[in-house]
Amino acid sequence: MPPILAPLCAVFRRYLKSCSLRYTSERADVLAAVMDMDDLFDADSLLMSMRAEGKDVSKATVYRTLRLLQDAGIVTPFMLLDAKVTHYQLAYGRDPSDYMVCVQTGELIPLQCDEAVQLRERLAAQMGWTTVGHRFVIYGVSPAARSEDSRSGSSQRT
Amino acid sequence: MPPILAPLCAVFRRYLKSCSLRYTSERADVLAAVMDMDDLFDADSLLMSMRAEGKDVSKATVYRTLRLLQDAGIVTPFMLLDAKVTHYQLAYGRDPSDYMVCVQTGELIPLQCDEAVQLRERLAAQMGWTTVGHRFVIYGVSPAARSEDSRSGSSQRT
DNA sequence: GTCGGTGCAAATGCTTTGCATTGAT
DNA sequence: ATCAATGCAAAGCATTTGCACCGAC
Repeated sequence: MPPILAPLCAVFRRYLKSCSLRYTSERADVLAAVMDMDDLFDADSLLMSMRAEGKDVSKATVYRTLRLLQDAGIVTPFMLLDAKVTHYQLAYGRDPSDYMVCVQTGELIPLQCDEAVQLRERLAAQMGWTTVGHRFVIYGVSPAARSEDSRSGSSQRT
Repeated sequence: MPPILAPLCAVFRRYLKSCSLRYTSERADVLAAVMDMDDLFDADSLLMSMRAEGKDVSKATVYRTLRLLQDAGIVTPFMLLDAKVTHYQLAYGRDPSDYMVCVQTGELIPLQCDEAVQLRERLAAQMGWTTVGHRFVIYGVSPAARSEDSRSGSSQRT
């Protein structure tokens, strides 16, 4: 049920074709770079990693392609606490999609959580939906943050 | 275990005091307005609803207070597909925190999902965390979007 | 040959900040 | 009284867009 790391490239081409859009080398490069990113990334880090590989494209193209990938259901935006930029992640084909975030420190712990997948499939099926992914984020206070907290009553920010 | 719609105002005051910050009428107004918003909202709609109530504050204060509320764990940002602005929601004390989003149409369906709460509590306890909330978002394709899709092979936006 | 894509640079618009004034403690 | 908050207007800055040239189909 959890979709395999499918030929994303094929998925993308099919999507583009369905919209009569073109599959260009720039778009291929962006997709390849996305697949090489581990977990979360943003437009800027993506571009930097592309440049490191000698695949330079314009910032505008990165944004434009990222949007297409999002429309194609290949990546999804991910809300990071306090982030000023949009973060993305592969929509499926790779774990995790589940996180525990400390609201005090911003600490982010990836979770491996089959139950979330099961839950999502069950709920979706129940309503006749097809799923492409999910996100399960638990907000809380980590033990570390709590003890730190009792020591000094103050807050902090990156 | 799921935190009650506690005296959020008291929570806020306590938080402010702990940082030696002041509890002003503007901040009180913003908090009140936040509690009156149903579900998701953004800075701008919050301000407009405040103005409708005759509680005018500057945009800067809205943003500043929203950040404090976030630091205090009272609201959390919420990532909406394709949103250009930050959306917020009460971090706890009110349902739902679970959604199903159509990646084709943007359709957003709130879910009532106890299992998600149970799952979150179980996972958190397991790691010694205290939770303040969670977010469970299922990305998928709604039946409506799918049929629309097969009719016209095109994509759409907002 | 078409029509969409790309890069560049300029524009957009949410969000943040500096500063002088006002107000909570 | 003190020290932080507010409002205003001026940045900041990620993201989007217009346009002229290039390239996939």
